Order: sequence, then C-alpha cells, then structure tokens
Amino acid sequence: MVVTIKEVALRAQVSRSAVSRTFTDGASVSAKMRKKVIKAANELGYAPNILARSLTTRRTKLIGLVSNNFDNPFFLKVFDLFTSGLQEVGLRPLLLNLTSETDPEQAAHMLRQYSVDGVIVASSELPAIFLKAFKKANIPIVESFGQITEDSSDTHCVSIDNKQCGRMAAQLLIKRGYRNIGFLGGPENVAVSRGRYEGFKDVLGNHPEIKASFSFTENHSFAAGRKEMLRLLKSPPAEAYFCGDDVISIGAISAIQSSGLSVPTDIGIIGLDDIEIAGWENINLTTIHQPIQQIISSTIELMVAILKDPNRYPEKRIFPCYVVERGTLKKPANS
Amino acid sequence: MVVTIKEVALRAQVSRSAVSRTFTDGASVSAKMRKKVIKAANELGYAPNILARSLTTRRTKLIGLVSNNFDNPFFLKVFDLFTSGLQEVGLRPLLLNLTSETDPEQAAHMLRQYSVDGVIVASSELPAIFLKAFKKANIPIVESFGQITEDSSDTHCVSIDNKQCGRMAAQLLIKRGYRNIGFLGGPENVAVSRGRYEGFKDVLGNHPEIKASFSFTENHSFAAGRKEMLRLLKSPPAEAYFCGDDVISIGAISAIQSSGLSVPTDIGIIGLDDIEIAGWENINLTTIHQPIQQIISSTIELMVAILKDPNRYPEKRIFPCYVVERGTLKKPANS
DNA sequence: GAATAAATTGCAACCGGTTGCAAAAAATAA
DNA sequence: TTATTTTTTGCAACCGGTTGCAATTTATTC
Repeated sequence: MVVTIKEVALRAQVSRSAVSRTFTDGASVSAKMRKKVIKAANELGYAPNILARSLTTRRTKLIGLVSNNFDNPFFLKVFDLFTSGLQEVGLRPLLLNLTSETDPEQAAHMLRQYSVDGVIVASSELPAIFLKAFKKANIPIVESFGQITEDSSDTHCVSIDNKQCGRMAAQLLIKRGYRNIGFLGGPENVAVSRGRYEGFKDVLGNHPEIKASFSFTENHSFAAGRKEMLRLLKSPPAEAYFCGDDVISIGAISAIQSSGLSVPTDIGIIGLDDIEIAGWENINLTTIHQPIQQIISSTIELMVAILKDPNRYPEKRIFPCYVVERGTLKKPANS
Repeated sequence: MVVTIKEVALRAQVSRSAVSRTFTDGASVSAKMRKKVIKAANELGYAPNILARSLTTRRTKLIGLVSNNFDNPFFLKVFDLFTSGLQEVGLRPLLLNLTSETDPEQAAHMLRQYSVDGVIVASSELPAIFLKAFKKANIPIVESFGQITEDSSDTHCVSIDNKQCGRMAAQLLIKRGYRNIGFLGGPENVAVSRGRYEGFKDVLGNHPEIKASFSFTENHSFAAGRKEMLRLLKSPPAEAYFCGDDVISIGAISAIQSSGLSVPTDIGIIGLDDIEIAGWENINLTTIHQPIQQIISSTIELMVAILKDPNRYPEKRIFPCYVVERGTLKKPANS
C-alpha cells in the first residue's frame, strides 16, 4: 500500500511533525534529524500526499487549463508549451475541455471542487460568460490568447494586439501593390475576429484609393475557410485576403486552387498564427507570427506571481507580432 | 471564503455527518433531512471538496493522462477526445507531458503524490521504462495507441494491430501494380514502427517478384519525413512508399514535389492515422484510418471498469483499421 | 560553569471531509 | 398500548498531512 507520514515517523523514531517539517521547506529541522528522516523516507519510498497537504496549506499546485480550441493545430503547440512550462515550475495542469454543452457554472464548480490554485484560460473564442463564472468562483485567473476588451479590465490578460495585427496585414497588402483587398475573418461574434477587423478597417481610412471587402467564416477551420472562399469566388474576388488564422488560410488556398486559380499569382493570402504547418514546404504560407512561446511563458510567470500575491493589480501584457514572409503573397517590386 | 460542510451543518441545524450523507449516494438519509440540507447547501453555494473526500474514500477521480506526442496533430484529436470523454464519465484528466528530460521515476512519483485513480498512457512511442515506473507505483494503467508486445502481457492495452497495418499497406501497393515498393517508417527503435515493418515485410515473402526497400525516419515529423525522402531521391526511388504516419507522408510528398516529381504520377504514398489534415483538399492523402474515436471510448470504458475492479484480468483490445482512398496512390486499373 | 538566548522537537488541534457504532426515532408487529 | 424491528441520526475517530505553542535541547555570552 501507499506509505504515509506515520510509517516514516515510526521507522525514523521521530514525531510526525518532524517528518512533515523535513518535507516542507523553510521549516525548522536540524541536520541530523533531516538525515534520519530522509533515510527512512527513502527506504520506504515515501512522498508527501499533496492533496492531504492542501487541506491545511490551501495550495494544490493544480492549475485549471481551460480551452475550447481542441481542433486547431495552433493549440496543440499551446498545450505542449503550457503543460511542459507548468511542470517546470511545479504546477500541474488539470485540463478542462469546454464543449458547446458545458455549463459555465458547472465548470467553475468543478474547478472549485478540485481546489485549483488558479485558472489559465487559453482560448481565442471563449464566451464571456465562462470568465464571469470563474471570477464569481473567486479563483485567480489569467486569460491568454484572448481579445482584450474594456470589460476585461479586472482580469489579467496576456495576448497580442489583434487590432494592430489587422492594421499590419492591411498595410502590408497595400504596400505590396494590391488595390482590392479582402478581410476573411473568423466568426464575426468572436472578439479576436472583431479586433482584427477593426484594425484592418482602420487602415482603409487613410487609403481611399483601396477597395476592400469583408466577410467572416463560421469557425476557425479548414472547411469553413474553404467554404467561404468558394462563395467569394462566385463573384469577382479581391486580389488578396487577410484570413482569420492559418487554418482558414489553408482552406481558402485550397478553394482557390480547386477553382483553377493559383496563389499568389491570382490571389494573395496572408494568415495569422504561424503554426508549424504554415512552414511546411507544400503549404508555405505567408502569415503573421504570434509569439506563442513568449505569451505562454509570460502567462505562467504571471500566474506564479498571482499565486504569491492574489491581490496583484490586474495587468494586460501585449506581445508584438511580425510578418513571416513565405510564398502566398506576391513579392515586393524590387526597385 | 470557501464554504465547508461545517457551515452547512450549522445553517441546516444538523450534524456534519448528515450533510456528508446527503452528498454521498447510497448513504442513509431521510427525505426531509435531505431536503433541509440541500436547501442550506444551495443557499450557501456549497460543494463537497473532492480532495478532502479522497482522503477517506481513496478516490480522487483524477486520471493521469500521459503523453510525449505533443507535436503530432493526430494527438490533438486524441487529447480532445480523451478530455471530453473523461469529463463525461466524471473523471478529470491531469496532463503529464513527458519530454526527453522527464525522469520516469519522478513522473510516477508525481502521479502518486496526486493520488490519481489511474493512468492512461496515450503515446505511440513511450519508452518502456515509463510503463515500468508507473506499474511499480501500483497505479491502474491503460495503454492506448501503443504497440502490443509480449512483455506487455500484464498491461491493459487498447490499440490497433500495427503488423496488420503493415500487411495491409504492402498488399494494397502490390495490388495497385507497384513492383518496387518502399517502407518509410517512423523511428526504428519505436515499437509501433517495428510492428508495421514486420507486417510489411511479411507480405513480401509471398511475393518474390516484388522489390522492396526499407528505411526509417528520426521521428514522426514533417521535417523528418521530408529529409529522409530527399535522401532516398538521391538514388532511384521506389515506385510507392508506405510511410510511418500521415505527417511523415506529407513531409515525403513535399520532398518529392520539391524534386520536380509528382504524386501519385511518379511516386505513390500511403500514410497511416488519417488525421484531419490528410483530408484537406490540397493534401488529399491516401492513408490507413486509425479508429481513434473507438480506441479512446474503449480506453475510457476499460479504465472505468478497472477502477471498479482493480484486479480485472489484463486484456488487449485491438481495433481494425481500414484504407481511406484519396489521391496519393495511382488508381486501380479498371478492367 | 552558570545564565541566557536561539534552535529544535513533540504534543495536540486542525484542515474538510467520511464512516462504524450506538443511541434515538420511526415504523411495524403483537 | 407495548414490544420489536428497521431506519435515521449524531458522536467520535479517522484519512494524511500542517502548525502554534510549550518544552526541551543546543549554542552563545559573560
């Protein structure tokens, strides 16, 4: 069976407190006591039960990792980095996959039942109601990869500036000589889509000579991107599109190619995320890189800091993005 | 603060036991007592602390979900299905991302510290030493997506028959008229690769007229597939290849196309997994479908059964695969 | 070497629950 | 109505740890 503090105490001929103390850092134990206890513990293969400990310390080192993007390759990398990053600082990810059926209250409830120390919401399109439920449950929360809005002023956020990305995309397309550009965003009701949309539109104010069109997909998927692009191709399309993300972009490219047109010769495409697949030679997508590694490191750091000081003033951390030039936009006219 | 059983007992004017009993099914409580308690609990927003409960019940409903395939799109789907599936039966996935630095003993240690009820190992290439460490820790274990070998006779396994897949691939290639076929597997030291290799080779015994060659990649990645195929293209290549998985296949295709050849005209490719990407129109990969949904449902069912009866006799569950014909093999000669 | 200060240790209570057991209450039988 | 059986309830101990406090041991100072 599993060995407890009692057995170790017995074997080392000391009190349970002594054993407990050798396994809590900062506690007062003499060198020889520690040695004696460690010896007995090793012989027995003892490890303190974190869950029992949490009863008094009120720390489980469990972090709820909440997402609803289990179908976007971008998030595979997100989960990879979060799980390994959390492990490195001694925290444990308890995964919560929010499907459309999940009840927000119940999700919050469950996180409380497991006494998670904090929640990381890693999602690009989480209904605001979830955040509210988690906040109501009074669990420290960090939101990453979300859209930063006015009503998130009391939340810690780590993300990119979606509006800025929209601007960057529009500016690049214009600079490349496209005169008729399109915005092909993710779902219209998703906050990040709207952010990018606004940024994209912003730029057009300064460029009355540019013709622009706007549309949105049903979700962030290959199929949705393809479907919407096929629809767009029924009328004369724009010369280049800024797509909601890389997966949508690839869907759009597929549609363009199916229609006998080619990228970038006939239509240019720029995505957003810079997933690994975008770099595959047979995809070779020009896209805006999200600094995923930095966002996740920063999110974890922030979470650790919040656990130390739960009253920490909420902050927004914004990481700049940059364009990764590959092969789906026409080359700059070399002067 | 968080509300405990004590507060509920106080408010409902009953003993703590009574409250506890209304929240454990099967316990003896009268209807009016239950009603009184539920009322107080609701007013206070009480939910039993599962971790405290686990001290006496020895059940945390926590399941360690262990993997080291956080870079393969196939596993995004795996995580999606596991997390949502476990949630549905009231279990919670505690994710463990095994990197190359992870110490097996320590990983097992950590799972014990969190008193996980069981461990699901979802990996195609987990070093056997991990399984040993988990077994030593005496935690119920189900292995899925692994290779079933003789020395796993004491483990519960849910998987496919890799050897059979190898056979299926070889037979299909031969039937399609290829006379010079290649096996381009995942890493040679990975058990699933070896299984597929053996199956592939098996078939050749009955076909002395067929020329075959064999090679292996460094890992299951696009880059590795591409690299190995580029190497193969330096000498005259085979007419068609069975690749270690879909991602390797796509890498190989990319290499072939970079070399000015085309698929399937010059070289045929068949993969294994049937990831979503394989169905993308601009990839359109012919591949062997792994019944991922069935494997995962079955794994979870098996885990639930084991939790009920920890002495359950170990079993192997094998799910048949089938070929999904798309566009990377030449079409059958219509008679 | 004695007096004092500092560090170490064990006791016992507690964290938030569950559960065996006996007492109390309710239901049934006589 | 009383005796007997069954159900419900509370008490108290326990799960595996931590921690405040007082007692003990060790180190320091004079």
